[in-house]
Amino acid sequence: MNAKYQPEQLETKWQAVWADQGLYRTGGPGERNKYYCLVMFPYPSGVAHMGHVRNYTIGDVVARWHRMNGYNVLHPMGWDAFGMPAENAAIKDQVHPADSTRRNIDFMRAQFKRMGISYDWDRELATNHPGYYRWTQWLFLLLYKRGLAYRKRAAVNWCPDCATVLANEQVIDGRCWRCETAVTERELEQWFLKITDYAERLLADLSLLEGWPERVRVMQEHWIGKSVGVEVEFTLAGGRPAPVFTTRQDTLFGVTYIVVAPEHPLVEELIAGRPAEAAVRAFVQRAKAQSDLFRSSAETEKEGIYTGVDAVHPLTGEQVPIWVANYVLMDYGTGIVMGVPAHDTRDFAFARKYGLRVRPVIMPPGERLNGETMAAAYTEPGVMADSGRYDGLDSVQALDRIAADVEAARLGRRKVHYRLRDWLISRQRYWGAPIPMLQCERCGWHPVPEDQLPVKLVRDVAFTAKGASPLAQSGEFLAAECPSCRGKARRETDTMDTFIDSSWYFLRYASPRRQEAPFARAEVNHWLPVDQYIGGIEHAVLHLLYSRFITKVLYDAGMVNFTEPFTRLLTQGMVVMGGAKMSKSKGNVVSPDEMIKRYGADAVRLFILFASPPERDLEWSNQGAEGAFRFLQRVWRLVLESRGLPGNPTVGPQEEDLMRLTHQTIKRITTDIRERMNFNTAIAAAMELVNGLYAYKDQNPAARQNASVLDWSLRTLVVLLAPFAPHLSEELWHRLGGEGSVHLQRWPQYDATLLKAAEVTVVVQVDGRVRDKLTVPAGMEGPRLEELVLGLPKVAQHLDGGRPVRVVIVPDKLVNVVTR
RNA sequence: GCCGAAGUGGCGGAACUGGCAGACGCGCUCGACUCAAAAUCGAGUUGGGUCACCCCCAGUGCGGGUUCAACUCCCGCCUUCGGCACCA
Repeated sequence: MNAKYQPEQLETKWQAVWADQGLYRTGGPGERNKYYCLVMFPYPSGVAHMGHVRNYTIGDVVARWHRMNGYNVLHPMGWDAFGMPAENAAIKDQVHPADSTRRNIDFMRAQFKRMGISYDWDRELATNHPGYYRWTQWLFLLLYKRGLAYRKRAAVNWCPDCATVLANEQVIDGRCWRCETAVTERELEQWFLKITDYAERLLADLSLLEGWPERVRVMQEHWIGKSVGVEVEFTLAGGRPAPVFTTRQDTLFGVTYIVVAPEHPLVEELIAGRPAEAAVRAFVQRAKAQSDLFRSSAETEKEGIYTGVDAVHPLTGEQVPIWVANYVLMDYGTGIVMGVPAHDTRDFAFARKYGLRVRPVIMPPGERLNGETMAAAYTEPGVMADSGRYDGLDSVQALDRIAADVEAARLGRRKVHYRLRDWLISRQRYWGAPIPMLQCERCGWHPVPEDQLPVKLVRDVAFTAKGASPLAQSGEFLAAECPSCRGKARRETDTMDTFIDSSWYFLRYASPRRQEAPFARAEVNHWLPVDQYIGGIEHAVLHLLYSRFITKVLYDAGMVNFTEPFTRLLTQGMVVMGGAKMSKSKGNVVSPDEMIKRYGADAVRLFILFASPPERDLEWSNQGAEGAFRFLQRVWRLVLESRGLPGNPTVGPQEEDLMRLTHQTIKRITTDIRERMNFNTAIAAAMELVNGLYAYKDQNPAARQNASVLDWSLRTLVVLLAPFAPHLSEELWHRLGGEGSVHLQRWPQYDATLLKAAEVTVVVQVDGRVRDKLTVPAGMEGPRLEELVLGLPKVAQHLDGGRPVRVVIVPDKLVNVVTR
């Protein structure tokens, strides 16, 4: 009768039943409170790894818990299916990306089903599906119409291995985010999205994201990199302006030179026909030859050369020399920087190297700096000196005054700069959504008319060449008619960065089969924003920034009524083994399929949740998984051995203890999930309840056990375990005679009045050291408790005849007798 | 260099608002059951003081401090990890 716990059989059975019943299908809008739980969708690489298991299990617990708490839950799954690996495989093995992608998706979908994740599979989507990427293209056209997509010739990041350009966010330490090849620079004409137009809002709205980890918010803040300052106009002999940008206008009087970026067009103007011409030109050539990575490293030696020309300081009228130097960036500020050696570390090093004057104008409190003898720049605030009418002013206060004066005198203007750059989205690759633009031989670039979308990928292309998209060789794809003059036109052959595909997919889930629009307005406004988003920290400034940008654009276009897509964000840690990320090269990869086969999905899920809180890295352990399996087996035996006992209706102290423990467990698991997402401690609490139940059984012969209390506690246990171990819970629920699915049960509620015992154990300390324990009725008054404690032999012993100076009492918890 | 997080038994981790440090689990040791093994069950498991017992001392990266009481708060360091890094 009490068959063995055999997870494989049991799990397969229930997965089929759930699918048949459509148990996890999303309810219609308007019925009950909505809850949108989303985990970042995967790239269909071919096989799920432990990181996926962890990710999607965490999401599943959140989704299941909310369902049981009465929410109408949207918990969808899809595939970020465009991308390089499929195309690389095509080149290597001549499998078409469409085919390998379909195969991979089928395989991984089956894996996720085996994990028992409660997805609404009816809403599945894949970004490579024409029904999806049609709307990705539509989104591009929307951006284009709103002036947010433009074509520009610029020096761009090029990955030689991927043979394509990359966005700034996709270059990590000068290397490609995907293949880690060193990125080089190329001058190309490409499509960009004007994310910089949204810099201020992307920054300001970070403060709305209280449900995001501080870490991610700070990373985005740094990435956007706002600087508030002043653009001040220095002038050349002929009156030509040379504006500089500074955030330290309080140091303007300390300027002893200005520096121009080597790429700056002004350089040529300055040196033409002058003695320094040849030398400066040689210097510029050398600087340009240095790699971007090298140039932009703080460690690179600062080098420069004097142009032989001077500029006039707008406030002092002084002549200052103009230099060219490798540390000045062309694409930030004005490409010209003022040099204040006394108050900037870089300028100081530069000035000392080339013998430029150092002129301190901000003095530390009670000190007087000397430009000749200073050993380092003084970069802190202080008192202004040698600064004309600003002398004696606090340098922080001077910032605003100088800015105002500069504006009033028309010598410059306040200015805000951001480090954020526009988003380069062209990719010279096949396996992506084609950019829906075409170029007419006569009248230039045009968007593809919306009714001609999608611009479909041509299937029959040759995957051989590197450096150009296979689409560029396809006559069938290239040929188009100009929508304006009906002349011959050529399609854009670049595809879009796949991060565009993923910058709006969370909207599509609201109405994934919609034919007429990317999403239905009512549905998208009902379901969004996502209540809980879960994913890796690696997307802190990639996907998470892009998605915020696109959401704001759609808001401005009146298509959605929210400005932020993700209310709460959980960044889960990696699954590691031996402290290192699992990877084939390290040989420490553990296959989820194998583990599920060995221990069952429930045990794997349970271990992965139990081993570590979700934000931390998790050390995989086969023995740990086995431990989880053992626990489930213990639950299995406990329930089956306890069914149908004759029972005894008496409720004595043992029954009261069991009931209290059960209520305490409900409370602990509920708050651990709801408030802290600490599933590890939630599971620990469930284990303690199981231990308590075994203790109750072992201490009472079967005939003495109270069947109804026991049954109630067991049912509660099974329901509490449902989000973590959905298959086992379902089976046991039915074996206990439960009606309907355990996953449709209302989450147990605890009775606060039953949480406390009638008696409590109070810790007794003498001078802060534990000396004894005392069991007293709960809520005992201070004086009475003090009397009891002082009467304890151990207390007397440690008092050693001395008198207590003070007695500290924490009711129901602790008494500390203080002697000094 | 700047910013952020973390440092607790052999291991993963717990201690939520300052109140019994080490919950829960893994591993290990011993025992029961067994012809034996596996499984299961029970006991123990921070270090030390001659660990039979009681008892005592020390102990949450290091050094100080506040407090009746500190893993928790404050000051100063060390280490590890992550992010940014010539942004004027």
